[in-house]
Amino acid sequence: MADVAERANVSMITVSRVIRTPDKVASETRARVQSAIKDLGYVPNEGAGDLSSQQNRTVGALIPTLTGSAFTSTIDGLSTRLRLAQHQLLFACTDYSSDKEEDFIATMLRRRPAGLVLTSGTHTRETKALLDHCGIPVVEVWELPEVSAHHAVGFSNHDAGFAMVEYLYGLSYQRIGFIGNALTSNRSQQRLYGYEAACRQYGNGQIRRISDNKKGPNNSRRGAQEFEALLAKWPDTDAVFCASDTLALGALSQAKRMGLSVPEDIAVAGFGDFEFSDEYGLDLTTVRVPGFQIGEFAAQLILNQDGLARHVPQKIDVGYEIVRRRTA
Amino acid sequence: MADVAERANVSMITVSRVIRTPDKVASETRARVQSAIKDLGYVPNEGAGDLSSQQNRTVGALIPTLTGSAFTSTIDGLSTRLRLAQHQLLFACTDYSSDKEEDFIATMLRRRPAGLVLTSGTHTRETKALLDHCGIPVVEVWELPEVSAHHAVGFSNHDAGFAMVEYLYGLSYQRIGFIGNALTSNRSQQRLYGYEAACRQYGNGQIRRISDNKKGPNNSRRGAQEFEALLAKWPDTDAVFCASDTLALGALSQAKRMGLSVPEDIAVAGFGDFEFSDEYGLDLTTVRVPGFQIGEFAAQLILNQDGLARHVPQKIDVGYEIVRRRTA
DNA sequence: TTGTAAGCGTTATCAG
DNA sequence: CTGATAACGCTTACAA
Repeated sequence: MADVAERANVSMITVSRVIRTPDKVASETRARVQSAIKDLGYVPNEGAGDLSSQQNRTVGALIPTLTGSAFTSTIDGLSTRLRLAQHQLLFACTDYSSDKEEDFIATMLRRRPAGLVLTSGTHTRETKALLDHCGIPVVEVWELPEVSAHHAVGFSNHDAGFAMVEYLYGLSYQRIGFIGNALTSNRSQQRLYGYEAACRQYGNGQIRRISDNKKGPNNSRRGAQEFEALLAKWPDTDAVFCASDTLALGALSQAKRMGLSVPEDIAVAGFGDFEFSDEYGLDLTTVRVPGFQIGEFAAQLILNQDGLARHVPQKIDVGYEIVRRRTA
Repeated sequence: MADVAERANVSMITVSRVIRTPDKVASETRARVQSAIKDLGYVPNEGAGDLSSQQNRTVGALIPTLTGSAFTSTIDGLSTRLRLAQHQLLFACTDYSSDKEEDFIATMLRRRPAGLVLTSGTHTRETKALLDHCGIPVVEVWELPEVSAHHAVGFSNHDAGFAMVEYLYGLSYQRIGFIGNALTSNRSQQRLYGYEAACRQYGNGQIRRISDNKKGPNNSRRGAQEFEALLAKWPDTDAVFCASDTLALGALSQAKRMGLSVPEDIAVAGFGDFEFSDEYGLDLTTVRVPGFQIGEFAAQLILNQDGLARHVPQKIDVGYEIVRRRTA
C-alpha cells in the first residue's frame, strides 16, 4: 500500500479511501491511485484492515458432514448470500462429534467472525459458554427451538413429522412404523416425537420403532436394517415414516429384496426431498424443506446484526411441505 | 491479552509464549498465565497474530456447487485434514460462473491464505494472472492437467472414461453412446475424449452423442433428455456411458419410462459412485474416485509448502476404479 | 526464563 | 478533498 501511495503521489489513507469509499476522493486522484494499484498488482490485506477497523467480513459455519448431507443446499445459500455482501465463509465439518465442534468453534472464534451458523442445538458445556460470551450473532438452522439464546432459521421438525404421519393416516394406513436413529440429532428426535404424537391422535398410540440405541449415521444401510427388523417384529406394519430420504432409500431397497411392493404392501415416506427422491421411478413421498433459503436467511440475519448491540434473538420459520409422490 | 498479562503479573509476550510455545515458559509462570486466561475467558485474536508473524492458518477452497455434487467428500477431507494442522477452511461456491470464481479468488486472496484449492482448470485471464502472482500454493483437484503451473491432486478423466468404455466393449456392447454436457468442465470434456478414443480403438469409431450445446448442469433431468434424444437418433444403441452418476440416474429413469430393461435392452454406466448408486436395486455400474482422499492430499500439499520458496508443482494421481454392478 | 522495543498493514480521528 | 498521527492485538528480534 505504501508503494501504491508513493507511485500515485498520495498518502496511504488516500489509497485506502479509493478502495473503500471512492466517492470521497477527487476523480483525478482516484484515477491516479487506481492505475497505480493495477500497475503494481496490489491486493489489500483484509486482515490488517479488520484489525484496524475492528470489523470482520467473515462468517463461520459448522455442519456434521457434507457427504450425502441435507445441509449442502444451505451452505450453497450461505455462500451465495454472503458473496453479495462481500463476506466470506469459514467452513468446517464436525463429523458428528461434540468435541470436534467445540474445537472448531473455539478456533473460529479466534478469527473474530461476524457470526456463526450452527446445525446442532446440542453442545458441550464448554461450547455453550463460548457461544454465550462471544458476543457475536449465532444462528441455529434446520430447527426452531422453543427457548434459545440464539437466532434460529428453520422449521418445526416435530410438526413436520406429525404432518407426514397425519398424511399417512389420512391415506388410511393404520399401523405405521418409524425408521431412524433419533439420537443423531435433535432434529431426528423431534421428528420422532411428531410421529408419536400423530400415532396418539390418529391411531391407537402404538409406537413401532426399533430402538437398538446403536450409534451411527442415518444412512441407507441403516434404513434397510431397521426396515427388516421392524417388519420382523411387527409383520402387519402397513407404512413406515423415515427420518430422512437416505433412510427411506434403504427401506425401499430392503422392501424390494423382501418382495414387498410399495405402496401396495407397505407405504414408505421420507424426509428432505433429496435430489434423487423423484428420480428413477423412485418417486418418494417426502417432506420438502427450503434448504437454500435457510442459508440465505441465516446470512441475512448475521449481516443485519452487524455492529448492533445484542438484542432479541430472532426466529424465522421457513416451513415445510408434504410432497406427495408414489410411495405413499 | 494485556488484561491477562496484568492479572498474571507478566508481560504480554509471556502470555503469547504460554499460548504458542508453553515449553519455553517456567511451569509456575505458565500455570499463573493459564488460570488468568481461563478466568478472563481470553480468546486470542488470530488475525492480529497472523499480521504480526506474517503467517496464516487459512486455506481457501472453491467448488461449483455443493448440492448433488461429487466434491462434497473432497471438502470433508480438506476440513478433516486441516483441523489436525489447526488450519481453517475458507469456502465458496462459484455456481459454475467464471466471473464469480474470479471474484471469490480475488476476495480470498485479501485474506492471505496459506493456499488455494480449485476444482476448475479453466479460468478467466484475470484469474490466471491473480493465481500466477499470488505466491501461494494452488492445488487443482479432480483432474491431472498435462501442463500446469500449479499442483494437482486427481486422476486422468480421459483414462477413466476410456477404461469404462473399454470395459463396456469387453462385455460385447458394440454401439455405445455418451451422455453429458462436456462443456460444463474440463473433466467432462476429458471423459468424452476418453470415450471417443475407446470407440476408435475397440469399435468402428462412430461417436453417438447429442451435442446440442445446451448450457446447463449435468443433472438427472438432462440425463433423461439426452438418453431419449440419443435413442431417437440411434435406436440400436446398446449401451450408454454417462459423465456422472446423476446423469445415469436420469438415463435409467428414462429407460424405465420407455419400457427398456437394463442391461438387457441397453446398458448404463455412470461416473462417480455417488451414495445412491448401489442402492434401491439401482446397482449402477460406475467409476469410483477417492474424493475424500483428494481433499486430504490437497490439504497436505499446502501444509507442506508452508514457508517454502516456490518449487516444482507436484502431481498426485489417486487413480480410479471401475465398479462393476448390475447396469452394465 | 522473561522483558523491551519495534513493527506487521491497515483505518479512525482529527486537522488543515 | 487530503494528510499526519495514533492505534488495532499480536509477534519478532534482541537484551537482560
